[in-house]
Amino acid sequence: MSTPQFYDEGDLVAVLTTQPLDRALDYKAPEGGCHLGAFVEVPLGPRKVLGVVWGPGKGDYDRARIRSVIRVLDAAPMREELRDFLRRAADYTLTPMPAMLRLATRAPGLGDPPSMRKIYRRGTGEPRRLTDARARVLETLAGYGDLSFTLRELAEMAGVTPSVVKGLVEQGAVAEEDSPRDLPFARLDPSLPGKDLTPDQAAGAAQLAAAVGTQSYGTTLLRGVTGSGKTEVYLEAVAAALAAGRQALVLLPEIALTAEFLTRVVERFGAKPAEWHSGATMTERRRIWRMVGQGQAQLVIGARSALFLPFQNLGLIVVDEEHDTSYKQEEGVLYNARDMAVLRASIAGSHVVLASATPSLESWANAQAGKYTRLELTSRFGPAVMPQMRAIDMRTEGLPSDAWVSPTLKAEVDRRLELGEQSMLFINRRGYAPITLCRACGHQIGCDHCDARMVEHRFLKRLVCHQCGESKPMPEACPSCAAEGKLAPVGPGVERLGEEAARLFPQARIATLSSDLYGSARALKAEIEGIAQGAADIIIGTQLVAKGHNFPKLTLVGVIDADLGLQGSDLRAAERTFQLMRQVAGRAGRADKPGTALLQTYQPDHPVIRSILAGDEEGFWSAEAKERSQAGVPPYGRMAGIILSAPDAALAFDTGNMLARQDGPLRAIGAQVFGPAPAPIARVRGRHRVRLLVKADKAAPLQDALARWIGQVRVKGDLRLAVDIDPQSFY
DNA sequence: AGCACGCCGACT
DNA sequence: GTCGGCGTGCTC
Repeated sequence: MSTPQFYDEGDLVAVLTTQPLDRALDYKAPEGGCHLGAFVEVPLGPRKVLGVVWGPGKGDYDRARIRSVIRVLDAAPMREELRDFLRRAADYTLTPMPAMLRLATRAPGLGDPPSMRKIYRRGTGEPRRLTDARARVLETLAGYGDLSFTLRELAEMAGVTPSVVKGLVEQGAVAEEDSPRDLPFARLDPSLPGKDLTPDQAAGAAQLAAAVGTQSYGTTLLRGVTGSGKTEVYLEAVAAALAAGRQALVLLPEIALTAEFLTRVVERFGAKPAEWHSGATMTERRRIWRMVGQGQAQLVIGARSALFLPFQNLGLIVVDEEHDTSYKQEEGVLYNARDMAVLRASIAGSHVVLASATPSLESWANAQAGKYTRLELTSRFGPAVMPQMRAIDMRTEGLPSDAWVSPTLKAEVDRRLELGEQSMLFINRRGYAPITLCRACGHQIGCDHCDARMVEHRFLKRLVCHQCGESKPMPEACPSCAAEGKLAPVGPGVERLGEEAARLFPQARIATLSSDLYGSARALKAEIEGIAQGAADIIIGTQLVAKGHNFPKLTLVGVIDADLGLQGSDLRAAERTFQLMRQVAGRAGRADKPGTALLQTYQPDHPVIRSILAGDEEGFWSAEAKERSQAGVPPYGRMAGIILSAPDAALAFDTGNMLARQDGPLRAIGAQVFGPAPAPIARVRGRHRVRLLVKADKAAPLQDALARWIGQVRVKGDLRLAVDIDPQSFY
């Protein structure tokens, strides 16, 4: 028996609300009935709340007390595909359904009627007296054919005050009309000519277009080294989806990238796509949500939460830089957008393109296992080749303890300066120095709210906690022993490296690129553009520069500390170092000059460093896969974290210990529990956090067992419990 | 999430 | 005697 698609007035319907209840509640269908999936407003206690008609009512509640749906909202009903996606994502991440629904309704004013605004175009009449100002308004309008504008736009373009326009309206020379505020997005034209593709790229593009053309689920791992043109290639997959009348979604890890990316989209399709990100205004979010739901936004460029938009006919999801750790949501609903993209696509019958120069081991393993199709772009655009890579053995460089640029690296930078070429010094640490130490008592300044160390930012003249963002002025005296003038920076940060570079290369123009040094993404982008044009001889940068920016004049990259992140118990530490080093090395020599990448390391014989230097990616992945497989960890085993947090550390620990003792449901599936131990971030905003780690076999029904296991403890009061499937941070 | 109900300390 | 603390439970 199939679920009815429509409910008549008075029928019992189950409505899922965004309120944190553990199930859908029964209501009576409103006057005029309602569709399955309809967005509705329902009474809940004294309030009115947003909900979605989820199915037929259960009928297990006192009939007399069942209330009616207040009204059906003016929005297309949520499709079966999205409801199914939310259910399965909830099952996978062990997230309550209302929290899932909140992700899918993150647009303001869903219930409002389509709002209108006044727009202005040329009218049929003529002004009684043609003044200068009036003439300018009419000329402006004539210059744009039959287009219409808002009052402010028109007045601004004509260089007049709005009252001039109003005067023309009264005389009929300008027509005032109502128009819906939520305008459809401009049509994108997939038939416009794309960039010229190399044979390699054209073949890749054709393969992706064919995959999209099947109109069924599949995932392609698109691997392309930096500069291989993978964006141009997957834009052809987007073109194929649009040409077939389907929608496409491109997920990007960082907002900073969208500006550069957007230009390329506009070049390819002739108009701007919808941009969905945290910085979007309320009006814009509302417009995108509605237009996506009406199929009138063909392409959405977005952050991970765009996965939950109400697409009507989703043909393609691209996850660019799929290895990027920011795809893992670490607060609220804990999900990995890369995995959820694959889930949604498999339900919607869309194709997925996972693009990266340095794929995650998960994706690499899925491709090896035949679950994903592998597509390689090897040749670089133009004559440039991958950089030469060499290690600088720091054990023999004899550097003093407060300097970080080795003589060998300095000599190479000097040579580039003579040749008029750019160099980059890379360090993955923001601020001036990672540790501030008191030389009188040995105290290290820590954050008052977390257990992280405070990092000195000399540019801001403050100490900043990179964990919670807390900051305070740089103190004169030690907060522990009150000794004055004894606080000393220890270790290098990007600002300190900039200082050292200024000393070593006094004649060079040096630019330091770190996200803290610029007020806005726009200012940062302008700066990067200037540098790419040659406004600096030496670029000092953090992680930021490793991500997709083009520096055509760059021929040398020096990695200050290639060892960072190699040690430690994080199971992905080696993978991250490998990816980061590859990406940084990929910055050098993009145009017509071959590049060199130099890695300063105290462990030149470490397997990761050796694979990087040898350019042997397959070798690295195979070795790493073997180690993880033997250890039974992801992607060859499953892991989950349980985070217990409370203002009172003892409460969190006691509950953790209780759970660890009652591990019956986990033992039933052969899973092990570790902990409780302080969580990677042991204290956040005054809450103590304790974590249990669960490790299970790949085939074990982990979510089921976890649900039964945590169901044994009552979570109440100040205690909070969060389940983190496939945790990313271990530290 | 809100909001009401309910059962124990310091005030008029 | 009462105001109000926020722990516990309910919302169709």
